[in-house]
Amino acid sequence: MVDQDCQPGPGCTLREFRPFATLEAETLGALESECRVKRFRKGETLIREGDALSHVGCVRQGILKMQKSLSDGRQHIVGLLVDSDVFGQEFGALRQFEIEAATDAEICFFERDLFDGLMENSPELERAMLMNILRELDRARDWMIILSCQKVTGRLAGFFMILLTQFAEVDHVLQSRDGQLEIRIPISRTDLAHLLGSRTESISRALHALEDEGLLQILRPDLVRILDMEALAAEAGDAGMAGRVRLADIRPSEQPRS
Amino acid sequence: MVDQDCQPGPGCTLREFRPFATLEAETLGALESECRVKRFRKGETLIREGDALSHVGCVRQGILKMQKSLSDGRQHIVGLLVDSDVFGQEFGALRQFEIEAATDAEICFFERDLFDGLMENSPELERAMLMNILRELDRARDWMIILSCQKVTGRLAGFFMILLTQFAEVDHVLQSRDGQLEIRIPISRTDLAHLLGSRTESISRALHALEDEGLLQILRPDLVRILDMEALAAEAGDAGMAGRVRLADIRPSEQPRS
DNA sequence: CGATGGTTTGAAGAGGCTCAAATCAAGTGG
DNA sequence: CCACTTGATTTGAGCCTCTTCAAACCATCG
Repeated sequence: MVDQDCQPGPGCTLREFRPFATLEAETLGALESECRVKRFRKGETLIREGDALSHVGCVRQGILKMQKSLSDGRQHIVGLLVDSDVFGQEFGALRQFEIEAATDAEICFFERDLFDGLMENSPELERAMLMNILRELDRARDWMIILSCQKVTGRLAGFFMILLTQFAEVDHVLQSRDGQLEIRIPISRTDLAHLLGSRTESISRALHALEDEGLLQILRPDLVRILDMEALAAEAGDAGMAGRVRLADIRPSEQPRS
Repeated sequence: MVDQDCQPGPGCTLREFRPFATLEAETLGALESECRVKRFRKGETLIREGDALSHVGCVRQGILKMQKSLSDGRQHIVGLLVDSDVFGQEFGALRQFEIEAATDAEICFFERDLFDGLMENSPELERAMLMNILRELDRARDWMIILSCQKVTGRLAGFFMILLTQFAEVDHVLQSRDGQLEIRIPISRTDLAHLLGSRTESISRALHALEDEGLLQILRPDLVRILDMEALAAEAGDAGMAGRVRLADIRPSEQPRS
């Protein structure tokens, strides 16, 4: 998957990415000079289940999905990787997942050996990786909680609440327009179904049910406007998520509605 | 929760617990001399959501549940803590959960300040904590995967597969008798329902459905004999779990059937 | 023996899955 | 520019499962 056609990274300034922001210059320089940027189109597979992990990756742009294929053909998504997330550095590496691009994506790769070597000598890098893992653990539990809703509308509402609380800086997922919040649903209905443990048809019906109840408005299949955040949080079972939405972090829409 | 009535640990030999097995003598000694053992009865709360984490805990015996209470009164269990699991050392500590004893349990506590101080000076301890977190992440994803089954029988089968693959050393959950595998279900139906995103009634029905299909035999409400592991794995969606069951690790039953 | 907490069973209804078909948007090639 | 293909989303109808509410059952403990 990750091979010769990676470009040495001329535009690969790592400083702006959260995990690398606090690194000392020496380690940062070594990483920057050795990184390879590669682009993937939506649907392309980055890492197959069971592949040897020869590289460590960092998401520069786009959204990746970590998924598991079950023996009966079902697939389940166990997590999304977004801006600044690092993957492939699974130390003990017990479980393995397939990693696939959910949207067009731009990834920065490092040779695993190089990366491990740098980590040996840089407590900052090691600490950054620890933080990365903790963030993943937190997210995994968030997914678990929304999966605990038995109604699909609740799970979908929970998905939106997660986007609202954690995806403020990601791509153009969140935008505010006329003071109202809009969400660009960044993944397909199929992926959403795999993520929420349901079917595309049920997802579609649930979305329209939320619209009928007046919690949101469907502007396009992949774009919704939030009308009643409180009710949305309540539908999801809340757990104190509504309060964590930071409107200030969300940039006003730049693009015309089209 | 954790206060004066903790006993200094005369029987607190930490070496036998996985996370501490590789520690250098100095750190181990410091931990052993400062640890406090406390017992909890089934249902007691160890840490309330939002409590300040003044102590780090390590499970010596029993099973704890990490749970989240939702605004509509529902509860959901996001993980179980068993033998040798460490909790309360949530570095960045973003999300908080309530921790409650699912069975009678024996916990070993350390002052948080002491623990953090030791970790500063002991890369081995830090590494052990990293491994602890990776294990938790792995488990969280396992739970996610079994939650993705839409039928309760599938989720229950998945729960059994997790017990079979990961709980070999825990308490007396797994036993072999006459060459056949028996599982002591270590948590109540209510907890099982909270864990699998269902209701106690559905859990009960699903268990009996598995018996009717001949996959297992219910010996007591909390004790089942596995009759067809292949079929059980298939029911759970497999994902290669059946192969990971290590019969060799499971001790023969010592106690009479009663 | 009567209380109590956990488990099981029963019946009715809501909700989600399945399969099938309609709709829609975006490309492609003539 | 239009017809046609392609892929994704939506809608519809019937069936199956799970939830809900209620009651029965069962073991344990005063």
